Amino acid sequence: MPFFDRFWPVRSVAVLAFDRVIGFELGIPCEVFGAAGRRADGPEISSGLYDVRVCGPSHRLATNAWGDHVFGITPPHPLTAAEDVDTVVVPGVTGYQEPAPEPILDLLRRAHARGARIASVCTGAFVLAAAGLLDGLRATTHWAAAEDLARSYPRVRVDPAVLYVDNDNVLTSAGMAAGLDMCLHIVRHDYGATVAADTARSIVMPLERDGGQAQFIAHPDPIGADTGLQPTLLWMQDNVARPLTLVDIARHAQLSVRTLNRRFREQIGSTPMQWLIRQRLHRAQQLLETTSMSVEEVARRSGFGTAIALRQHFARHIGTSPLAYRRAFQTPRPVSRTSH
DNA sequence: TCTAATAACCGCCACC
DNA sequence: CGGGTGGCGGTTATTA
Repeated sequence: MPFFDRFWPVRSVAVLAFDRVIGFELGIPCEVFGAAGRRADGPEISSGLYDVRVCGPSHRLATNAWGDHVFGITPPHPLTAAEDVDTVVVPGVTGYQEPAPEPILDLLRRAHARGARIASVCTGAFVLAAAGLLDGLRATTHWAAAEDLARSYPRVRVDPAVLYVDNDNVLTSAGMAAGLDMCLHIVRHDYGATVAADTARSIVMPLERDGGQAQFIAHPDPIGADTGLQPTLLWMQDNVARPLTLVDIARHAQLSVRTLNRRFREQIGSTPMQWLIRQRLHRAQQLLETTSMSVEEVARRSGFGTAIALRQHFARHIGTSPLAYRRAFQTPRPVSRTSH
């Protein structure tokens, strides 16, 4: 994996289009990857960090999530244009019980075999599963389809509570808008937290809606169901640098520790400390990219306390070391962001 | 890398 | 009753 490339080469993404593709989800990777590295407020439109190609046979029918044919699409690239890309994205399809076209499955298998990253949105996970790419892996899909996925593909560990699952080279995301979160996550992996934050701002998205679709499953009537954790989450984000304990958080939320844990599980799909560690990692990434602080100092300011703890969590969640991360993302400016 | 101490997590269940 | 709460204690994860 070219994770350590210093000069931020343009990466290529193929978005597959076939019949009954959900139009909205087809557009998600086009917009997110299309926005990366570009300045929405600049005098001219610069070129982006991704070369995004919509690939597929011509004259496909796009649907909304309910299967209504909403418009026709003519992909500008044939499927063969996906042969050499770094990343292949499979949007959701309606009527996912029907088998995906064999050429698509074949394309995915070969792309995966040559080391490309494969990502799905929503029911696109069924296509990945049909290609055998999810065997033995954790994966997610739209919560309403999760049971079907688990039943149809017993070898896939389906987690209906999260927004997306990252298995390094195979990613799946939950329904519809969760594709935005996954694509931003990929941008962060490829180009760092700062570029990802710029991208999120550009498309008017929060950088990370933490936690999962659990919050969307459990509360069909949000009026009566006061989630109430939001202020606590914000408070935690503001206080990541402090050594917070469960007792501290529970006190702020005015809940018992037991109920706090329960609410996080139900509404966020995570635990308080796991969520906090995520926030701390984001802070650390930001500091590593935008400052030249020592790792010890970064650790202190991101709430890990010691460089040892920071390195541990970095290795586990980011897959590299703080200094290697900085080497990859700090110094160089994106090649496409030319000043004039 | 190992190890001990500490904290977090979560099933269980009595209790609003 | 039905639904939520929170203390207890054992297991798991994190820290020193």
